[in-house]
Amino acid sequence: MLPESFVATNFDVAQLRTGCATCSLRELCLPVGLNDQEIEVLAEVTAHKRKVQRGGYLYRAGTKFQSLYAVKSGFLKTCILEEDGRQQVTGFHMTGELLGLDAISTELHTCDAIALEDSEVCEIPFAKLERISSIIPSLMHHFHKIMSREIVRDHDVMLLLGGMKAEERLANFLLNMSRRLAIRGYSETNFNLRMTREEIGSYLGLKLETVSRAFSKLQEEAVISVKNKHIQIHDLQRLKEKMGNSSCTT
Amino acid sequence: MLPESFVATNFDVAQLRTGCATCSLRELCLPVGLNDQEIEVLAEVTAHKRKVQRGGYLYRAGTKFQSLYAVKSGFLKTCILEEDGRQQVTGFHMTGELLGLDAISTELHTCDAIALEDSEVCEIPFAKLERISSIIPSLMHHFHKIMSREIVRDHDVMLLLGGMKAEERLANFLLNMSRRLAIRGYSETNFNLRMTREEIGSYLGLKLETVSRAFSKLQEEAVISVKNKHIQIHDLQRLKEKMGNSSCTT
DNA sequence: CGAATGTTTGATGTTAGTCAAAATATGTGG
DNA sequence: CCACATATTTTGACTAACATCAAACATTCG
Repeated sequence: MLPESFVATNFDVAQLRTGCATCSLRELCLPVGLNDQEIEVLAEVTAHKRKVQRGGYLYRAGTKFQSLYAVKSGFLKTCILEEDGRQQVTGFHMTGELLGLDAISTELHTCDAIALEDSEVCEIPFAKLERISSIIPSLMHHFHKIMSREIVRDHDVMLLLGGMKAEERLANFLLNMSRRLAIRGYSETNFNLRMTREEIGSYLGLKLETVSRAFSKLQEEAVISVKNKHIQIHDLQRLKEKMGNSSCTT
Repeated sequence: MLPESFVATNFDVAQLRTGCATCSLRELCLPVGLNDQEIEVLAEVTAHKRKVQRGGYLYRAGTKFQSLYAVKSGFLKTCILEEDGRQQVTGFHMTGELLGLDAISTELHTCDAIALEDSEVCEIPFAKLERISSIIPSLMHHFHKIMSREIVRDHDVMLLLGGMKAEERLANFLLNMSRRLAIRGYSETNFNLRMTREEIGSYLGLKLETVSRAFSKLQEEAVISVKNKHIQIHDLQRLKEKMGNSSCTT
């Protein structure tokens, strides 16, 4: 059976030619809220597509920043390699999401972006995007919203890392995946994870063994089924309850 | 004396006239990289000043977003109040820093902003800022850099919360304070903290007792002196060494 | 001054990390 | 397609780090 994402991974030639206007991600990605004419202008900027094989780098920390990338298909992680050799995952990225926002400030990428499955991205030269933003206020505004949303997301992760227990972190993570998949038209209760336990742990501030144990615990409680990377959520409600009650035990 | 609220709704005529152009924060704040003429335009947007007493709210979570705020003087924290009543500090903010970026995405403030000492801010109506950004590309670009820098900062905190031990977190925190104070012309080795142990702990994902113990440990080792909220750093180098070596022990 | 708030320190408990080994899955070349 | 090598996952036993509880002490502010 084909993995879930293959459905989204295929693009057709017509789409390549017409750009954003006919892209299935139009409602998720940068063009949100633009009218047809504005999208035409935007499409000129995003003409360049790039494929990244599973395990390949979209960009590397320390390299010069020139473009943002919108995920067209596939799945990527961003991570920071620390001096001591360990890497910390700072995010997982699905279709329609924008990568590279962190690099605007220094004009150097601050992290590595690595494909966790064969992926395709639209390259968006940032200088061009800014130029067009001056002309299309709604594009500028939407871009600001996207950056802001990234900040909110990071705050949510900070909350998670700062105060939650292992099981709560994992519940959060699973529900986050579930919601994002649902938005993209996939099942919210039945999906394949693209990352290893170690990568999940790195993202959640846990060791891989702890992640594994938390999975096992949720499975014992019949909230989810775990079969290696395949997750089935049996009781969405109960999973949600596990999410928020960090110190409600007192 | 006039009530605070009266002062806050009125603007200082002299200040209005000179605006950003003569503000001592010109090199730290939004006007970075603008020429005199551009600053004139920007100043029209930032005319409105507001004072916030110690303990007072600049804005509250859930209220409508209309303006960003640049800290003109004082010191604030931003924090999220969770359902269970506990609050998590998401940031501490010094002069020249911009608050409210997280609210752009939903047009609602996602956190409370509370003054930790009597503070003054410049109100920057966001719609006006965007309008002017269209006209002044360098302003738009600088604003993007500021948002991006916020994302990088959050990633740094995620790294800290995800992988570091208590003492490392505190060393990071102190050096961060030190650096930011130094940029503003204050001593980098000798300063007063404005927040409680509990607030530090909340920000660092630690309990206040753990923060206190970490302070004591650093003091025993003669790296710093702690006298209540006053910090003196004796050995900046050694403090820096404590910062980065999370799992180098192996 | 006295009450309230904040800080330090000690004793004990809990959680997640570490180390280790077995089990399972994935990928490769024949 | 199989067999092997490699990578990933699970589970158990033990340990380290931090949280919790508690009490004493210090500071702040009306």
